[in-house]
Amino acid sequence: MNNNALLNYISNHINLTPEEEELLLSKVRPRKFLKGQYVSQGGDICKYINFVISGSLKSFHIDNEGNEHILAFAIEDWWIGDLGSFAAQKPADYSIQCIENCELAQLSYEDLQFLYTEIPQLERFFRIIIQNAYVYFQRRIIDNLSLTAKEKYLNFINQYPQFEQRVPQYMIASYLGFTPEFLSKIRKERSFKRSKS
Amino acid sequence: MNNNALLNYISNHINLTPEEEELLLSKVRPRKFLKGQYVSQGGDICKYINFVISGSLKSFHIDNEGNEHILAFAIEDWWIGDLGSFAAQKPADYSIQCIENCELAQLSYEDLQFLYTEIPQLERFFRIIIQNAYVYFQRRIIDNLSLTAKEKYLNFINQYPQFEQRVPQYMIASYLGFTPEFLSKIRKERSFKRSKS
DNA sequence: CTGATTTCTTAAACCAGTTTATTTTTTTTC
DNA sequence: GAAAAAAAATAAACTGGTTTAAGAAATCAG
Repeated sequence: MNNNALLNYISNHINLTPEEEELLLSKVRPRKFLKGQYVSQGGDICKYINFVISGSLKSFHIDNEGNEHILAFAIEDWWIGDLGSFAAQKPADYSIQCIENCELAQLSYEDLQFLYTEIPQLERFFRIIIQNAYVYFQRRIIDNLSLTAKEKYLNFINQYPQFEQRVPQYMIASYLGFTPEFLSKIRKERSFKRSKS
Repeated sequence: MNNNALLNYISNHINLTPEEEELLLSKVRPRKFLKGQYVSQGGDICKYINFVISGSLKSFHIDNEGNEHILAFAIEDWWIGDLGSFAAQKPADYSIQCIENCELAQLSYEDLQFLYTEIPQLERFFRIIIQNAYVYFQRRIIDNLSLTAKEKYLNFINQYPQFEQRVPQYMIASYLGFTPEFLSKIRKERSFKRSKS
């Protein structure tokens, strides 16, 4: 378990002193999860925000009919958590589950509040990464409104080629907002066109 | 034009000294726009982030077929801008246009960078409001994935009753991701049911 | 290696929401 | 306050994606 991945990532956005880095690391909880394990459950308060050192995960919501809708994926160097639940310390709308075995670096709510006061630059750091995530989710809303299912899929595998291998098709369909059956149709059509050219 | 609306709003999240408040106000550019006017245009760099003192606005994207998709509305005490364009100072994906006559408090990119260094607490302030916006957009993605058009509409007018009066139906349809014709159908059905009970 | 489970594919019937076109109502402008 | 323009309603034909159901392929546990 290599926490330097976290420090490395942070150093892309702000510069911490060695003492600050040490303080931060002293609060980070490294933790391993197996494929299929839940990192946090909808309904419970999301106690940790997670930085992914290795592995892949999904956050998802279960609707009234019991259908699962994937909100986000995460792989190495991404963050994942139910930020609404974490920030307000209220029950989560989303669950987080490992798609592969994972190593995570966890930060608890209390520790992060403490760190915000001790290392004010972390406010800047999280302001920037949340800002990036926000811009990305805006883009997703627009894509959902303006693209066909096929365009969404081609966009996705173009933008995140790693995921096609590491994440089952039916999860990609859920993330993109259509059925696995329809994705299968898209893929068939696509492989047919590809084999002709 | 009352800039205290902005200070008031900020004071809900952080406490500034009178000197800090004065410095902040010295950088704020109050500005009036007429209904229909563009505050910023897709393709241009979004130079200002806007706090709404009065009026209402929309941000929207024009897709390849020339269709408009509304990303967000804003009214009094909300912020609006193309944050992706603003933060990276690159051409905007979205345009911002007034639905009603508006009074805005504008902050330029340069001034905000300056203010971040002079008033570090502003990092915290924007971290929190962007975090709230992020959580809200996550919810919108889930609602888009899991609700029917009718549920989206009922949700919307329930959550934002003000908008039903101030914003044309066809814009609400665009925001929710279906056609105005279908919204009309939903509304007819709804008024029929209401008149019977 | 093998049986069990999970994931992916196929295909036909179906439906939620779109498209197109016309009319009515409301708002704006002069 | 009349004419023009913008917004909303109606309705019928249509389509992109869903549903249901069954079989094939891949992965997993012992």
